[in-house]
Amino acid sequence: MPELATASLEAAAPRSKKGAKTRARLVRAAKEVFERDGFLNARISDIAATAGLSHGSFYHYFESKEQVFRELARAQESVLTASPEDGEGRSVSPLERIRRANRRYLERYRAEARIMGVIEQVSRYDEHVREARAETQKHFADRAERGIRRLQEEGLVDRNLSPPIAAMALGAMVARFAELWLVQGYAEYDFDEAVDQLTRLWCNALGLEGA
Amino acid sequence: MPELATASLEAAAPRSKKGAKTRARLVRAAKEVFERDGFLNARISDIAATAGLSHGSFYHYFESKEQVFRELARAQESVLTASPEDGEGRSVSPLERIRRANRRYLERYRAEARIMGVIEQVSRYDEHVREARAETQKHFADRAERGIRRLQEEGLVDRNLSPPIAAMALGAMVARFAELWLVQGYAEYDFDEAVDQLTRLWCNALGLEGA
Amino acid sequence: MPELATASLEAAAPRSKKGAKTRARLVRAAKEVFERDGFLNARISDIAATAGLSHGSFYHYFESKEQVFRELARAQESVLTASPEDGEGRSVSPLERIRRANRRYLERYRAEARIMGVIEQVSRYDEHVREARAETQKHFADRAERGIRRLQEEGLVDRNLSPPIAAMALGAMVARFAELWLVQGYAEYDFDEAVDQLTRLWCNALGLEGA
Amino acid sequence: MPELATASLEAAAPRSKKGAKTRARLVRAAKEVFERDGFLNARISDIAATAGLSHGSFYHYFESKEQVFRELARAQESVLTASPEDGEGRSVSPLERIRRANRRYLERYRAEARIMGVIEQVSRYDEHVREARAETQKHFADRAERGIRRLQEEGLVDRNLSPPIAAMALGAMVARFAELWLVQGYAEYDFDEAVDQLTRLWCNALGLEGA
DNA sequence: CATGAATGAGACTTCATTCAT
DNA sequence: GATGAATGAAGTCTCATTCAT
Repeated sequence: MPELATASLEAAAPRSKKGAKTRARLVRAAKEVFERDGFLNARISDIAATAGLSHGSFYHYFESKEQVFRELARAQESVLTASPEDGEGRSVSPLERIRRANRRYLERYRAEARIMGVIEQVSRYDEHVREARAETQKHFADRAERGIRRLQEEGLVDRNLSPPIAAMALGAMVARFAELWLVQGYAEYDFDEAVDQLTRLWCNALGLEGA
Repeated sequence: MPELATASLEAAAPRSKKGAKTRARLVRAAKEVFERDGFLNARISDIAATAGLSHGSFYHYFESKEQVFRELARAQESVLTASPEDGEGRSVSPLERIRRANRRYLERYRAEARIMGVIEQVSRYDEHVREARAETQKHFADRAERGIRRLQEEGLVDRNLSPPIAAMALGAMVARFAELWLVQGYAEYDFDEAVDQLTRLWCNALGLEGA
Repeated sequence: MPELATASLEAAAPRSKKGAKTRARLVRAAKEVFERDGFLNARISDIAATAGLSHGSFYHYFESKEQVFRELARAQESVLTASPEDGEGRSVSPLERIRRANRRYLERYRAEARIMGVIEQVSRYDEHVREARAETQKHFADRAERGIRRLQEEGLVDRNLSPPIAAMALGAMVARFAELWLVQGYAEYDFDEAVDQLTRLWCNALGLEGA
Repeated sequence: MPELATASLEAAAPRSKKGAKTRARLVRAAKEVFERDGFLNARISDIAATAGLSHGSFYHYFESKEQVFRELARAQESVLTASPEDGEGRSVSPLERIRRANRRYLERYRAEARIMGVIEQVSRYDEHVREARAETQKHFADRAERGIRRLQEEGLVDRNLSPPIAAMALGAMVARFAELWLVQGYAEYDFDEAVDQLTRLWCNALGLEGA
């Protein structure tokens, strides 16, 4: 999906190898500048200059600052939702699965905290970016929802919970916790403890037996 | 607290009655314009015009768009954290207290969803507004933290939870849930069910006995 | 009509006396710059500078180069179609009336040849200006048409002529003659002779008896 | 004459057959784009793309947008002034000759009204195109002038007319009539009637005996 | 207090044109 | 011959903010 969705929003793809390289350089430069200056203060000419190009060249590859940013944001969201490199151990307990998912999310979010902060920012006034952000939320919520349903059927989870609401709320918890902690510097936590506590809250919230 | 913090940031207070009225009119107009256009697209001249003033007059009362907005944001956050009008029933169960707090927050957030959305937006690039937003988060987290500690001491709550982390995470859950639902239109939920589910998750998460 | 039509297309009128003066200064400056540089090469900042203003000020009064130009063009067309200062002699022969109209048109066109040239230019790619130009053509054509009809009824003019076509064609003749001669420098003519010849052609064309 | 003038302004002629074809394709594409977008809005890359070329290739054949346009304009003017395909009947009356010339001009103008409109436009700010346009005017005026002189000598035409002025004015009449009618949509006329009326006016204007 | 005229920083964007491949 | 990447001049326009009246 990312590939397709992405393609449809991209500017005309470069037609030569050199062009492809330049374009990639621009995207990299854009990330750097956005991380440093935020979206609003980022100037197209800075991006171009950082990529070693004249500002006019930027417009060969992108129509606007918004457009590069959207591409960047989508790529970044894909990073968050990518499958784990190490194949998921087969027979892992629900608790363990939840812990790993939380850890992975927080690790990845932390590794890109800077740009994630900018994405959170832009998602509040750019429809496309908001959607990209919502996709990610939805990605995790959907997975969690399926898990909750299954566990409810197995009688391992509180049957009074609405799977969609619970899934969305718990996803929201982790997402906002990550932003407050890793972007906004609301407080300092030990990484492992944060993973541990969020996982414990999550499992408790579901009433997960034996957690 | 709001009063003090507010005072220190306000522009010279108007001296005459007429001035005070005009100032209030400007704040009201600002809210209207911000709700309609968002922070970035709002223009000072629109605010002034909406208040029935020339744009030059705006500067008698405020130094900048940021400043009015900050004042507005602080006022709005105060609304969220204000004590309940109906004095809290004395002997209310923890669960009931949690439910009421959640309901109150969501009700108030929903009533001002429009401007809350703008506040969420601005809080991502204006330090002052971010802090105001964080204050609110902290207000609820502190209260929750005290509650958790007390209940842990009473043995009614999971002792493995870190009170500050749990409090902050659960507050984050409700806050982000509210934004996704009421501002970003992520999904539609029945209001009472939402309150119910969030409360249930919250209590479960704490391992609140008998919830 | 000019007043109304004009008003509807103008930018917000200035609200103070000073503003009105400044606006007038801008229009005058615009005319000067357009005459010197043509429409395409005229720069807004030149106009503003010529009026002794910063370029930003231009935008208080006009939305664009097009807009000032339209106003200018309409004013100029009004000059062409204005009634004669000296009340038309009562009992003037048709021939004499035609001669006077032609002379007046050519005198006025010549006095403003420079800007008329720019109007001819712009009328080829700005709808509004084209219409203003067409209004003038129509103004004269309508008057001529009425004259032709009357004279046909009196048997003084060729009955085989279609009044609207003849009126429009003869008006076109004078208009284009003026542009070729006075703007484009197609050839040099003695002014009185030009008036005389055009009048003669016009009257002959109508088959005006005793001309 | 057109051939020579044209040659002197053309870019280096293509040397290979393929090149000649490509060049022709570009000219055709240019006409299409100019007709669609007007001169100012036409972009070289659109012209190249329409011709199935990269925009860089345009510069193998032409130096600028102006240059292609000039070539196009000259070609188009040649079409207007080309001799009639059907050899002129020998012994045709003056009236008949005038009628045929008018009809031919209007037919040809109408067939290419779109591009003629653009030529009228460009002739107001490109010296070369203005000259090309003037050539055409002159072509017809010269011919008319000779005719008038001859007829004056034969006593068939008003002796008070100045041949050059009359010729130029009548040519202007037809030319501007054509533009107003066929390009600017000033009014709708029946084609035959238009020819008839213009011819009648023309002949009357000259005082052509027996017309 | 109120007005609205004036300022000018600050970016954006377009595209004709060049040139290495 | 053809391609398309790269350049950069040139102007446009917006608005927050100041200030004389």
